[in-house]
Amino acid sequence: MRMSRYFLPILKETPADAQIVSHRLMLRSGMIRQASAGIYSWLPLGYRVLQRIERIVHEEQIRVGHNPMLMPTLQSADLWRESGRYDDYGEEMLRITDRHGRDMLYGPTNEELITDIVRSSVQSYRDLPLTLYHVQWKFRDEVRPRFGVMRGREFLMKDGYNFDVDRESAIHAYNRHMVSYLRTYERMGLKAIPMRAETGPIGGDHSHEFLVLAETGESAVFFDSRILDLSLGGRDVDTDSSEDCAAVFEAWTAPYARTDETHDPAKFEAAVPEDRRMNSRAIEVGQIFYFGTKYSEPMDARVVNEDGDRVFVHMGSHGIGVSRLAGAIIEASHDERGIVWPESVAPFHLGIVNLKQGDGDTDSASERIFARAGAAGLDALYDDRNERAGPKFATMDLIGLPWRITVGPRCLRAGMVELTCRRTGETDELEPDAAIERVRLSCHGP
RNA sequence: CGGAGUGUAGCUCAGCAUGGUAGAGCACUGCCUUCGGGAGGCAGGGGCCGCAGGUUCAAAUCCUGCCACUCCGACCA
Repeated sequence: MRMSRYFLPILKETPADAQIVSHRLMLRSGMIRQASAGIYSWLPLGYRVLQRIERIVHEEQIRVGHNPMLMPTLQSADLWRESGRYDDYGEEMLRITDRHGRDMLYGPTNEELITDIVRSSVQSYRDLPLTLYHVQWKFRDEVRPRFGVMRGREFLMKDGYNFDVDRESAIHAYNRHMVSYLRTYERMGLKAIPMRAETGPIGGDHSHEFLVLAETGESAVFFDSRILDLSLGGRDVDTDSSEDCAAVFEAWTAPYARTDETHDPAKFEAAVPEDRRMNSRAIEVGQIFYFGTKYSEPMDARVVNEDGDRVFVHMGSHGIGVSRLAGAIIEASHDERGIVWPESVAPFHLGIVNLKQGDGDTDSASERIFARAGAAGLDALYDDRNERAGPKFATMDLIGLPWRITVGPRCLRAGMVELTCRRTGETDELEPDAAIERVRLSCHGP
């Protein structure tokens, strides 16, 4: 993409309304624009990030055998009356009446809709276990939206639902989700800690939230520092094996880790030596639930089991805040100059800065690098504006692309360009093809 | 939902106490100089001063109502 043709409305000054760093940087870098309280437009740069996050979420869901689909944003109130939540959910649910006077709602979640789909299509335990999910916009009419996309009213969420014949199978689904979520967050460069959670309006008796440590987080968290040492890394977990998933669950839930909602100071002190007791703020980026037959009973979702009995299906639901993750990643990865994107979610892999736009040599060298980068499978943002060096560097730093290739007359005389790593600031002089190859290796591997 | 604020150019803000031709910086347009970390000069363009009433010869400014947005708290898969 050529910057001269890209819509990148960056701001030099910080908008007055933005309180936290991710909100400020998303506005300044032209990723988002507020449409109304808690509702945002995603501008081209932000949309790229959102799509890359969403794609990782999909890949990790599909990897463990879950079925992608898409449910509507608007739902009929009837299903919610059936489950009893139409009255229970409260003011957070945006209720709408259509032209025929029918009660509708903008979905805050999809347990009812998915249960309705499954109960009419699945009659036998032979069709289970089954996990369906989608990534769709949700609306929750928060009393007080704030912090940009971190607590918006309209937000993009991946929500998934598992259906199992009994509790044992559903617990496997629960543990499998924990494995899958841990890997999802790790791919985004985040250290997300599972913490025992309250179940809230979703209900159920078994739930963990995933929290990313950040000063500006809305939750207070208490944990054993040992949990920070855990990492899936390249470990190959067989997610079809309930033993393998349970082992991961055990490993990640053994160290004490709770939010202020479930924190038990006495237990904390008894279980964790003082030098490992940590407390911090954190951002919730996902949650998993097992809630048994909470929805299948009122909605009469049953299957015939091996013994020929009609039994209520056991269910769980699982969510990842896709749009919130864009903010959370920035909270976890930025410096005084701007965003520092992890390669996996960066809007472009690299930026190309032509320091002397209009000069035949730097223009042709920059164009050639831009073309080569594309051929190497890299998304590059080529700053071909007729600007001075200062604004060009400042823009690249602000939008936080992992790599920058600087093409200037000084180095070019020796046939070299500069390759700069956004995270470390390290700069090397290399031949153009070598610079591209290094970026390609870093982003795509050998 | 309680409490506190703010709405003036695309952005950040001044002007409002004491009513009298709507301002600055950045951004934008043109020309010139500059050219490896947010340059400088000159000349321009851009506003229903959130909306609606009221007071007044005269309202961005005073009064009333409404709307929007923000902050603190409560709330929050």
